[in-house]
Amino acid sequence: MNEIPSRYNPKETEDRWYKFWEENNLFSAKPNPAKKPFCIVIPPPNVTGILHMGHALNNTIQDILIRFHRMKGEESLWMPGTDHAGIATQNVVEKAIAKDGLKRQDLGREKFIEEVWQWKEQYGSTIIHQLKKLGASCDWSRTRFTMDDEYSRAVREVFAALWNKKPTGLIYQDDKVINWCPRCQTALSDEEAPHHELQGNLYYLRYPFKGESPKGTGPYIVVATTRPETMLGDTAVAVNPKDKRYKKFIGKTLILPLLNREIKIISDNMVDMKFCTGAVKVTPAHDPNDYTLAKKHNLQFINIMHPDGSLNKNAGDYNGMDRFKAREVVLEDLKEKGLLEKIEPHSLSAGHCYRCHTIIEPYLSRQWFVKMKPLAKPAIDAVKKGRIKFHPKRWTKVYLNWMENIQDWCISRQIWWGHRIPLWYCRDCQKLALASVDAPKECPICKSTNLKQDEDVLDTWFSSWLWPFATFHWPETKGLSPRPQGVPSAVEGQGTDPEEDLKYFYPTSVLVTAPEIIFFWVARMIMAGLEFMQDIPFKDVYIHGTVRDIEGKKMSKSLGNVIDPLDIINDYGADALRFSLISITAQGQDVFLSQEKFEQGRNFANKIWNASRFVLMNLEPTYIKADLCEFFKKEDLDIVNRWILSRFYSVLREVSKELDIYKFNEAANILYGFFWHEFCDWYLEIIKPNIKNRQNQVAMYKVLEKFLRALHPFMPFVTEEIWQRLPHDGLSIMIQSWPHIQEQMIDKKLEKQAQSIFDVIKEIRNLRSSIELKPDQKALVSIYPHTKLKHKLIEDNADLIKNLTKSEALNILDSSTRPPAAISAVTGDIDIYLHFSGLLDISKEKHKIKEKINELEKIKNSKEQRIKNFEFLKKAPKEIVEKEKESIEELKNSLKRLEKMYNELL
RNA sequence: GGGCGAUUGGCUCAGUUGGUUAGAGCGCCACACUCACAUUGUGGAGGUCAGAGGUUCGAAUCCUCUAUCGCCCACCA
Repeated sequence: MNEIPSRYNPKETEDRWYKFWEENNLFSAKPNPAKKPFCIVIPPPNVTGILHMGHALNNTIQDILIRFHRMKGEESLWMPGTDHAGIATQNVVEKAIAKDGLKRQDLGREKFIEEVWQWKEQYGSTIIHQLKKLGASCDWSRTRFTMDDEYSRAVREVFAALWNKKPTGLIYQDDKVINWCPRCQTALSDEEAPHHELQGNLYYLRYPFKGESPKGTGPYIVVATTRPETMLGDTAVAVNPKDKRYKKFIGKTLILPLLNREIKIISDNMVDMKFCTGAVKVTPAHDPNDYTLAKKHNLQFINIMHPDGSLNKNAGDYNGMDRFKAREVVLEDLKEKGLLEKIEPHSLSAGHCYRCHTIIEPYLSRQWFVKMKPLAKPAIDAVKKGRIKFHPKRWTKVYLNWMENIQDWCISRQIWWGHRIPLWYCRDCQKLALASVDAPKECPICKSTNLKQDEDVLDTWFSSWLWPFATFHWPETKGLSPRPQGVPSAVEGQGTDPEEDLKYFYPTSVLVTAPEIIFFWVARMIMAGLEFMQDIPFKDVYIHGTVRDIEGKKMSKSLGNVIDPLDIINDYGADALRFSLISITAQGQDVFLSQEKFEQGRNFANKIWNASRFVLMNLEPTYIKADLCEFFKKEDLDIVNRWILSRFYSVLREVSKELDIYKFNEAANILYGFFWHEFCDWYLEIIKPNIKNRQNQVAMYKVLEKFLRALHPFMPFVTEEIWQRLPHDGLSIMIQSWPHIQEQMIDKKLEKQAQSIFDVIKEIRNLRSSIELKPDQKALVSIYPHTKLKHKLIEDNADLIKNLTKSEALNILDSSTRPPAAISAVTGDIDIYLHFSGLLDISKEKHKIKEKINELEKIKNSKEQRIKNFEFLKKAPKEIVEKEKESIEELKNSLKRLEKMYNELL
């Protein structure tokens, strides 16, 4: 066994085992009536995606769940795929062709989309490869893409279903002030335009009355704005009707500076009298509030901007100027005319494009919307009734709050890459917009074939929200829309029956995602599932934290604080990455990362490696062929073996429990502590001298083999590598069963007894260290156990104690007679003496004992206080009171002995 | 303006439904490398659990308030 290197090298193993698993189809799942299904659909990463720490955490959690349930004997499917990510992908490809000096308009729609597909073919599976490096056990044979033909069909199906929904369709077109990204030149939903604080100014502008001096001298009204360039689109000034300052001006006319447009002063309760001057400029086409106001008051809507954010001809002389340039110039011009009263610093929050971070422009345009209220209702109920549970549950409130205040969803995007809106218009009768899954041949009214499809595409999330069922070949499986004759099923030849798949795996078991995705995706999937499948899409939602850098900042390329998971895999291994990430991720808390944190995972992998190496070097395979139970009854095992088995099964029970309630860090840390500090530090060290002993062989092998299985979901590679080297039955550790919890092996009393032996050893070591005994110096130890039971325990394990304390002799005393020339300590009901031949510093020794006495005295006193309290005795549970009493007795006993020791030292 | 989270040894964090003397990793100090592992072992130092009040026999844990930091949502120009 000398060929096993003393350092674990993940590079040598990881890719090899991953390939092995794939080649043996170990990730694939099929409906199996004999088994319980377990299914997770992956949050499909963008095709443009590159694995970052957020992905690493997200997918590690999913992989742990999948591997755990797979081992538990459930038919476990992890459905993978990627998202076409409309805007993001279009941006990437636009950048790529820009290198050749091309714009997408130069290519035309069709050619450009072809270009994107080509890009997708070439680079789109990068992230899939990276997920494989991480060890993700997805059923890759099922990999879906949200633009697959079949998936696209599902999207059209859903659009048509919403369009045709009785009594009134849920899709409508309207002119609204929406979030417009001038860089991406498309509308965005509210969720896609998150607000961020900006340091800006409040500009106070003077609007003169009609017929008065146009200079800033005459009577005027002062309005405040953070976006002064929008004044070019003003069509009114509004005041509160109750506002005494302005009451008399209501209905009067002002002259809009720079453009000299006449605008009226109107009144509305919406205006806050207390804010700024109490008079507000109204820009109906560039502010959602003003839009509402304008509708109510029948004002003119003047759009002053081109789609790229530059001003248009409605802005007069400012035509063609970028919006921010125009801001400067407008201010200058106003200033020059004496119409800029003052500037105040003001922090404001503005929407930002979630793809390119450009400040969005509220922009009046005609878009398609989905009425959300009817969809939200059942989705609210499903969560309120507990059919879907959030973990941690605090997210329930966030979800419900959003759902209960849901706004209609703007689903049209003015880009090319995506699902084109399946609406056709008749150019001839112009009467009709027709929603259809397949392109209609003719107008159902006038029979014209001169039809035209809507130019816009759908929001990417309009396809994502179907993910939990569209990945299972819906709607084909629902028979909603029979496949046209002659069109082969996309799923033929795959060997599974799609209808069975959907029935078997839907609803899926759990969805694992990050908090920022709750509105985008989780909420909408719940709505879509209930609407189109008449059932929830998943039962549990696990929301993990956000990965941040050590300063708490979100990791992002622009901040340059990114730790690349692939670098970590390269330097430390995927197991190390996975383990470290998980062990520091408390349920739902944000994760603060630094490079060093991965050392823990690497060290643990190495520890497992070396412990296993040691086991392998000492294993007699002939001993471990038969099962433990056949050879040994529990009673036949010595205390150490019974202890390690009891501990292992206790740990296994805890780990299973923690995994069931999504406490991954707890589970990981329990396994870590057990292996390192119990199995290695104590167990292996104890059996070392008698390692060839048959029961040691069996127990050591069994515990290691089962431990590897329990650890496998967390660290799949190193566990596989070692398991394969151990004597084993079966192809791979990943399809072994999760170890059965042998409850009969768990014995807490015995664990306590073993612990008292370890305590004795620790005390002896402590005494050794206190007199600076060199490691190779043998010591003489005397022990006085105060009970018969302990006496026997020490007697039975004398060799063990001697070995682990480098003692050459161990006297077990029958009375508490202090041996000459010794230092002493007390642990539980055992006195310990270490013989010492050198010059003993008695005062130091006395001081040490005194300190111990003081410490115990303090605890004893506080406990006695408690026990004297009548209320405590009356109200506390009996077993707590008993425990306290016992504990006091023990403390008293220890104190008595310590005092005796103290007094004996002269 | 609402909502949520955090505040525990030098650092980063655990701590389930309130119940013995509050844990871990890293760091630190001392000692130890032919004997599985220095990516190691043994021993050690270090905390009045942010502050104040309350509930309770009993609070890091439950309640109220305060402070600091962070996140999310919201149409305050």
